[in-house]
Parts: sequence; C-alpha cells; structure tokens
Amino acid sequence: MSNQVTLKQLAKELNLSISTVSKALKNSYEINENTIAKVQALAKKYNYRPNRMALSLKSNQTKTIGVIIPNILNYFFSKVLMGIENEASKNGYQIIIYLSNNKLSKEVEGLEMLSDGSVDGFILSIAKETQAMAENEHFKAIIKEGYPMVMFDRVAPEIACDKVIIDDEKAAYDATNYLLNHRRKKIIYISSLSALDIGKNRETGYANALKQYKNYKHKPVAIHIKNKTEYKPAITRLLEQHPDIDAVLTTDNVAAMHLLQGIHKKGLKIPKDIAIIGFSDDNLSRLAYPALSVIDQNALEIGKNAAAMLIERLKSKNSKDFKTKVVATKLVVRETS
Amino acid sequence: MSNQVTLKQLAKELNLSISTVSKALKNSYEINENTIAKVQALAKKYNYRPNRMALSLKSNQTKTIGVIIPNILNYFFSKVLMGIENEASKNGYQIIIYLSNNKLSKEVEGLEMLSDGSVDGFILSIAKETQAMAENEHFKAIIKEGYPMVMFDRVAPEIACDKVIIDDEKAAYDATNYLLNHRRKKIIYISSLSALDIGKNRETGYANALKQYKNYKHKPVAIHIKNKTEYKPAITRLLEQHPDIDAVLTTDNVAAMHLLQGIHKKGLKIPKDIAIIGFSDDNLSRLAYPALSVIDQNALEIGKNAAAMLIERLKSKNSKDFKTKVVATKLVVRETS
DNA sequence: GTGAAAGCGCTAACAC
DNA sequence: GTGTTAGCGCTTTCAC
Repeated sequence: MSNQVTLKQLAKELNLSISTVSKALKNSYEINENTIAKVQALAKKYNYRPNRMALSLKSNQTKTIGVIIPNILNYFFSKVLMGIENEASKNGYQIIIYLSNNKLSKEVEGLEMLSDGSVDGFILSIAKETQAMAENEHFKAIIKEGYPMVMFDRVAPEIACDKVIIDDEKAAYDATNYLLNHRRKKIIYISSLSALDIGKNRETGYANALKQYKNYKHKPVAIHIKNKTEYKPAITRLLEQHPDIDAVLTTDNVAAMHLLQGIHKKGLKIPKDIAIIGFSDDNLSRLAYPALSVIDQNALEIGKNAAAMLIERLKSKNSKDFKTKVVATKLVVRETS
Repeated sequence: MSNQVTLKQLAKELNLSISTVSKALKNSYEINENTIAKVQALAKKYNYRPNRMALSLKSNQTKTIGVIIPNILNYFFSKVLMGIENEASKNGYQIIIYLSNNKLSKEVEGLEMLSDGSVDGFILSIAKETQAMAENEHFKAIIKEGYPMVMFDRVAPEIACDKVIIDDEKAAYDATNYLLNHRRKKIIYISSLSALDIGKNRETGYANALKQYKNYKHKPVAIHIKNKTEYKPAITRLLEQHPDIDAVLTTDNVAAMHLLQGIHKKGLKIPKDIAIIGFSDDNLSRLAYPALSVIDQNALEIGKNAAAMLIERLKSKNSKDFKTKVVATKLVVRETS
C-alpha cells in the first residue's frame, strides 16, 4: 500500500542490474567499492528497505509470532503480552495479536486466520470456553501443520508443546499457610476460575493447606463465581452466612475488590477482622484501600520466557523434547494480611 | 516455517497446471465442473490456504494494520486496542502491535520496523516523550512514504492525517461544572498529563469552568505529577495545605485512587467531605471504595472508529481531506460525587 | 477447458 | 566485477 523503493528502481536509476544492487547493499566482496558506495548512497537517499513480504516468501519465515489471548482487559494478560513484545522485539520478531474473548470459536478462528503463513509460530493461553469443553483438536491440527506453539498459564496438558506456567497449587498452598500461620481461624476461598485447570489447582492448594494444618477447625469453603454479575451477591451472602470468617483467599483481584467494598460497608476492620490475599500484582491491588496483599504471578517473566522458548524452537525445529517452564511466584504482603 | 500445502503440490498430485488449480479454487467459469470438484476436494483434504505472503507480494497489500501504543498496561489503551482488533478482525485485517513505552526512540523504531511492507497503514497514539519534545518528523516521513495513519487520543495537530479524539476540554469543563452545581466550593485539579496536549486541554476546561461560575471564590489549583513516585507525597501535601478542599478532578484514576487512600487515612468522608471525579471508565474506578465517579472516554468506540477510518482510507487512498472524529464522552456518576 | 508465461521483490547459484 | 536466471507462491492475461 506504500510507495517503498524497490531494488528494481535503484537498479534502473544507477544503470545496474538488480542483483548487483542487492549484493552491493550487502557489501559483497564481489562488488567494486565505488559501486557499493554509489548504491548505498542512493539507497540511503530513498530510505530503501527490503520488502518484508518478499523476504518472507523467499525464506519461508515471517519473523512474526502469533499471540492469541483470552482478554486484553485483564492486567495479567496485558503484562504477559508486554513481556512477549519486549523479548520478540529484541530478537527482531514482530507480533500479531488476536483476541479470543474466551470463546472457543474465536480461538479457532485466530489459529486459522494466522496459519496461512502469517506467522512462524504461536504463543497462546487457552480460552475459558475451550478449557471448559476440553476441546483441543484445533491445537493438534495447528501443530500437525508444522507450527510450533508455546502455551502459557492456561495450558492443555495433553498437547505436546512447550509451556510456561506457575505452580498454582503451591502458590495457593503457601498463601493459605501464611494466613494460618498468622492465626487465621476460618479461611474462605473465592474463585472465578473453577472452569479452568489453574482454578482447580489453586483450590487444591488451598484445601490441602487447611487439611494439613493441625487444629484447623473448619471444612474448606470454596465459593465459585460463574460470571461477573455474581460477585456482589455472592460476597454479600458470604459475609452474612459466615460472620465468623477472618480471612479470604481469592483467585482474582476483582473478587478481592468486591470483598473490600462489602467489608467496608459492614464497617469491619482490615486486616484486623478479616485478612485478604488476592491474585495478580496489578494496579487494582496496589491502589486499593487498604492496599491488597497478593500472589504475584510474575507475568512479565512468563511472557519473556514464552517468547524466548518459541524463538529458540524456531531456530532448531528438529528437537522434539518439549519443555515446561515453571516461573516462580511471590507472595506480596501489603496491608490486607 | 510450516508445511502448508501449495498450489504446486495440489497441481502435481492432480496432474493439472498450477493456474488451473488456482482457477478451480475460485470456481472460475472457465473450468470444468468435475475438475473443480476434484481440486476443491483435495484442497479441503489438505486444508489448503493461499499463502498470505505470496498474496501480499502480488497485491501489494498486507491486510494488516500496525498499531503503536504508549503503554499496554493502561486500561484505556488496552480497551482502544480491543476496539481496533474487533473492527479490524471484522474486516479481515490483522493487527501487529508495537509498544513505544512512551519513548520517542521506541516509537520511531516501531514506525521504521513496520514500514518495510509489513503493514498497510498505522494507528497510533503519541508517546509522552515525543509530545513533550514536540517531535514529529518521523510521522511526516512515514506519511510521505505513503502509509496512511490514524492518530487517536494523543494526536499531533500539525500532522495531516485522520484523527480520533475526545473533547478533553469540554469533558473537564462539564465535570467541573457538575461539581460546582453540586455546591462544591474549592475544587482542585490533579494531572499526570501536563506534558501532553490532552492534559493541557483538560486543565483549560477545568479552569474555564471555575472562571465562568459566579461566586466561585478561589483561584484554580492544579497539581502536576511528573512521575509515579510523586503521587503519594503530592497528595499528602495537598490534603495538608488545603484542608478546605471539597472536590478534586483528576486526569487519571491512579491519582484518584491515591487520593482515596489519603482521604481514608485522614478519616474524611466521601463524598460528604470531598468529592472526586476521575478519568477513564476502568476496573479501578468501578471497584474502588467508594466506587469512583469518572469521565468515560468511550475507549472501545475510539478504537473502533480509528480502525474503520483507516480501513476506509485504505480503500480509497486518493481522497486527501483528512477527518477528525470526536467521540462523545460521558460523566459516570458513582459514589464519589 | 487447460496451460504457459509474466510478474510481485527478493536472494543466490551460476554465467560471462 | 557485473549480469542472467531461477524460484519462493500466487494471480491473471493470453495462447492453444
């Protein structure tokens, strides 16, 4: 769509052949120094840049990565994307993004759209719907077509590809233990991710911590939020039905913020009456009142690793041993615990 | 990098020529029905898809849009991006993103990287540094190279291109008036965007509203935040130096959230003692306690319009009358005003 | 009804 | 030291 100068035009203006110009631009030993100088001067004058599409067609590599994420409004995904972009950019890769909006159909569409030679490989995190339906034929198809893929955070264990995850179970286990060790007697778990493996793993971590703690008196109580509108009523109900709770672990900060609102309205003190630990080190948690303690998933690192692994695989496509990188999480204690 | 099937392979397997296969796939009237059926069956079997790079090279259009944004962690930009992606996707366009991190050098780099035939045009919002330095040679260069460009939100008035903006001055003016009409007597303005035109416009709107309101007793007080670390001290100082303030308008919700924290710590009541209006309808404001009143910039609409305008221009590149679309904003009154 | 050939912009093997 | 040619995958004009 642009009026980029081509080798052809340079060649014509200099009365040289296209290949001479091409070689001159590469400082080929075959070419006369004068010619090289002339060619490069003109190329500079016209700001010549080799056409990327032509290069791709010739080399059969696009130097671009397809990134498919469920929801760009989620801070975690934005930050992973930032990590991917940094690393990709550093290695001369561009990134094309596609938003699945947590829908299987959009995820399939994204994969199909981009597997027409637009990208060299994919980085993706599975849509909620896809994981709820345990669908993964589309992933297999893409891999069979020869596209390397790196999954992060929400991954499909049965798919043979590289992965970058956190240890969700351990993160939740540790956070729960932290609360137990700080003398919390009744700890509730609120999850908006029960359809996802990561949600299930976090719940396991929470439940195990309770089970293994001597003298913990209650059964685990897990509240499952199926969609956005349920946050408020579920939390109101929780505070009424369990007046004796003194700590809550949530799988996302939206839940934690709703909880904060509910607790403030009831006039309870945080963290004295109720402690809270959220998930994701975002603005929401840093700027809440009181500032929310959270599990930091290290999103930047996840993105960076995902990109690095994909680029590495692109270099040596033969190797078949897929790796799963586990990125360390960190409990960030602020004012709510 | 993949093993996509090509026309050549299909042709070979069917003992046909490449051009026949190509035509058959397009249901050309020239081709025998049987042949068409055979070709299409095989294409389907192998999941044939025309190679995008080849198509681009041939047609001299990539069907992709380059999007350069300052900061993906900012909810506003994420949401604009979502709007762009939706609209682009609907029209068969892909999007390549590049993050400038508010740096001029990265912005220039992004433009240079993508102007090698990778994209058909650009959508961008200017980096803080770029606007602070009033630099815009790189924009002119890109436009001269024939790339259409749509700027949104942070735009350069002197650049001839399509633009999508909001009326920042009016938005701030209206919000300030709202506070005045609700009997607020001393209204402060906090800005983290004073280096940007949009920041200046908002401040003008705020100041004008005060000036034009009969009986307003104070001079405008504008607090300028130069970087993240200044929020907390500046706000602490504000609350001490002006114990009589009863309303604040901010240019971003981070400032508003810090203010909320400061006010809570002082034990003041919101909105009784102090009213607050922030900027951007994000999670932060919805989930704050109390829920923050804000000016909603309609980010989705901005993104959608930007993409639509670019795609439109790509269709008819000749027309030279550039448009500036002003998207309507809305004051969302919640619990802090 | 089918195929050959040119050309998009580039690289690289191979002449001269 | 420079130029010709082929080919990446595709579309399209023109021959047969």
